Amino acid sequence: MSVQPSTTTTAATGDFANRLLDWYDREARTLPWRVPPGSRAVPDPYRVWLAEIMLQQTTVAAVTGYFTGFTALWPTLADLAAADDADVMAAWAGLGYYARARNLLACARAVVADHGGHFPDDEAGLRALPGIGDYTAAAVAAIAFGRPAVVVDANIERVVARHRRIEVPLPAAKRAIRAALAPFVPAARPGDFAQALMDLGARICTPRAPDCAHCPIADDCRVRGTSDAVRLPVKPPRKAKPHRHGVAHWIRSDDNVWLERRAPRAMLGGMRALPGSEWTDAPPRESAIAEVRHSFTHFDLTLKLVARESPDAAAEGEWWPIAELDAAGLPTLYRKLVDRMRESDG
DNA sequence: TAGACGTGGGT
DNA sequence: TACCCAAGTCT
Repeated sequence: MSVQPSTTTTAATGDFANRLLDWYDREARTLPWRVPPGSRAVPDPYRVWLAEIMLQQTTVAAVTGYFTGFTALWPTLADLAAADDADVMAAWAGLGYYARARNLLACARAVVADHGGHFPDDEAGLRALPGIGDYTAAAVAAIAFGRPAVVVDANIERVVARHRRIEVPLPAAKRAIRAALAPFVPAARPGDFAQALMDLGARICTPRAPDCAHCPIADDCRVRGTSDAVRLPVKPPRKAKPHRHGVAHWIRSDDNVWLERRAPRAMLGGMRALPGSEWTDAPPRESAIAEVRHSFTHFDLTLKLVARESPDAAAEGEWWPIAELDAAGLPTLYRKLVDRMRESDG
């Protein structure tokens, strides 16, 4: 036996990956976009990519129905690339972070135009596409193409920060987390390894109540069963959210209501919406026929609905049947207002 | 680099 | 209730 550190490191890292993969073989979640461990099926890069974009900052429960809907409407990358913007934005409505949907289309079209309709099969090529950052490039490279990429999402940050007891606060800790994880990535099953860590973070090494008793990598975990497990990773303090106010216009003609499309780079950009004022710090004086409160990531909003006779002369938009507003693809903020109107109108 | 960017569910 | 959290990316 060699006495070189690399030899012992290899044994230890191999054992770590094997314990994790054995657990994953038994406990993997069944998900619509996932090829089960042990399956002979080959992952479809389109489905892997689509799921990864949808899952950014979004729960599995929220994504599942949207993933099913998108793959039914657009079964292949070419189908999505050829879709109308309005249809894709409407199908995304309610999922949030709408820049993802705009970039989704831009990415699909770039792959068709610049890559012959096939995703690049390495991190660098993927990373250059719209909406694909460090995480998604690594995840698609590992899961769809079997590349030994170091995949680090919020689950994996938590698992590794605890397992190695990394005290550096996020996001600075990311570098140390990557460095700690890199030696453990197995060449044979890098995609399953990444998904195993994510499942572990979602089911065992959870933020508030880690279940160390059932953790497959607890043996060499530096915080196993201690209060440090709940304390880590260290996160920066949160800032207070401001409160803003706005007015939306309810412009009705017979059984239709006037909708406009929001500017591409604005909040809720590219989405159909009720027209209205800019959102400001001061509440409006107009008298409202309805009102909703909505909480965004970085501010809270009170939006008043005010009746108007007709759209602005220069406004571009469309009359939409009120009975069919569910199909308009409104962001949740506006869907709340619309629902309020339907309750009161009967 | 820090702030912008949605939404729903859990505690 | 209020806050935290979720398979991040872009500028």
